[in-house]
Amino acid sequence: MLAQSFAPPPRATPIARADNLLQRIGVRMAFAKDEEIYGQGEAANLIYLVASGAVRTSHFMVDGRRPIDHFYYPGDIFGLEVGDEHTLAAEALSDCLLLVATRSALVAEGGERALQTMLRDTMVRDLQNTREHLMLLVCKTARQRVSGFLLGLAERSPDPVIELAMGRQDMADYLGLTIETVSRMITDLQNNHLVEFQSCRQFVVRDRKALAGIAAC
Amino acid sequence: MLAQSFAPPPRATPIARADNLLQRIGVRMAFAKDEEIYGQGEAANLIYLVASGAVRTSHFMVDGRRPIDHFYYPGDIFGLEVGDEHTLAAEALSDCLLLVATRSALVAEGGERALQTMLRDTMVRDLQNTREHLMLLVCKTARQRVSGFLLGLAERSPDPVIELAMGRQDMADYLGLTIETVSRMITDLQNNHLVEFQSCRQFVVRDRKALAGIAAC
DNA sequence: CGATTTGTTGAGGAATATCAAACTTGGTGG
DNA sequence: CCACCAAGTTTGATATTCCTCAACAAATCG
Repeated sequence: MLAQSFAPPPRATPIARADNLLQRIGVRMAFAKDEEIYGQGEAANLIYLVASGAVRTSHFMVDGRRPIDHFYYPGDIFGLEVGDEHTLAAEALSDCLLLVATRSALVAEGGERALQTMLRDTMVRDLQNTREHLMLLVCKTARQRVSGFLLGLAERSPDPVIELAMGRQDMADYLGLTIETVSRMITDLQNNHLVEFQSCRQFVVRDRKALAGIAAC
Repeated sequence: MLAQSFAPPPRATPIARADNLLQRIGVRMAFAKDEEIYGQGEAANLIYLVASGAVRTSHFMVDGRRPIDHFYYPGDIFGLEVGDEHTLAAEALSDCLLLVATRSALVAEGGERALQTMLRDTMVRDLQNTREHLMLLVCKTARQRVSGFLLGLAERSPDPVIELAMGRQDMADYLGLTIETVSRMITDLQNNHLVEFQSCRQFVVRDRKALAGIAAC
């Protein structure tokens, strides 16, 4: 069963990912839900590939808030930093299985060039993600943010029934909203028959067009 | 007089910038206020160094809004994209003078290596900027955003009297606020004697500590 | 099954946007 | 130098959105 998780990721990303290497030489590591994978300020030696489950990266702030930078799903690579320190913390969103390798192992196996390429691709993707995230926050209402978020999940899911990897609090932290507002928007979208939640972690898109219409910036 | 503009930038950035090369081989180009330097979707062949004046990069959106991604000041390099197309537009914030070079010219003069380094450093800086900007938008109030913005300018200015390179609308677009709100916050900060505006484009920080206290996330 | 966490709903309030008007500033020409 | 004009900025009144606090419901876990 677990072996299946190591198969190519179910979603396509525009950027070529040199993750075959990681697939080959990575060491399996399991993390329990909410377990810390690495902390803010820790040395950044390892490279991670999500095999199963999901991961969030976030900033911890003095006032207790914890804005989420990004969610990583199976097939995604994370943990590569430009400096030698992690600027964000990473935690398991759910129980998850990661493939882990050290930078030196990657160099030993694939050469300096492979590492550079991987680093570059990861950084490019991070920049794109962050810019997209920024746009979402600058110029969207709560309804637009939630719609866009759900639509994004739907687009990368092969299955019509979509599993939410995260709870309302994580969504709220990512979208820059409170859990109450997220909840209200979801209820609202349901009342208008744009989406339908089977349970609070499972939903189906009912009217993709209308949803996209709302989400558009 | 102009020659002075080509001197090292007045502000320090944490990232080493391979801009000597650009200083040497760059071609001077002047742009008038609000002139487009490049547009969204255009081919990204050129690398720009701000010699004097300032530049904004922004997304143009269907509804007429134009969230600003970043402001570039003398000494800053911009225009390097990871793909071969500009994802943002760049415009002159004020009359400005740029040093411009093609990628191929940089390779010819400094080698592939130099270009790679420059590209990497620029991307790293962009990523940091974007993350910072993101944090500003996720978790700050209008007062905090404006305070942080003014403080940021103050920190990189050698002069106690700080020139605002942009008008209220540009500030608002960058901070994710309306011009009215920006204006009100500035008035408010003045009433509390944290800053003092000589004119609407010139200010002095009166109580740096208090300003930093407000700006802190 | 009870206990605990997580999610939903409601009422009220705070922050920011919107719309409209007045005021400043900077430039231009008399 | 001053009057005038246009653009940019500030201020005020009102509307809207989202947050806060509180109660309740549902799901999860031992």
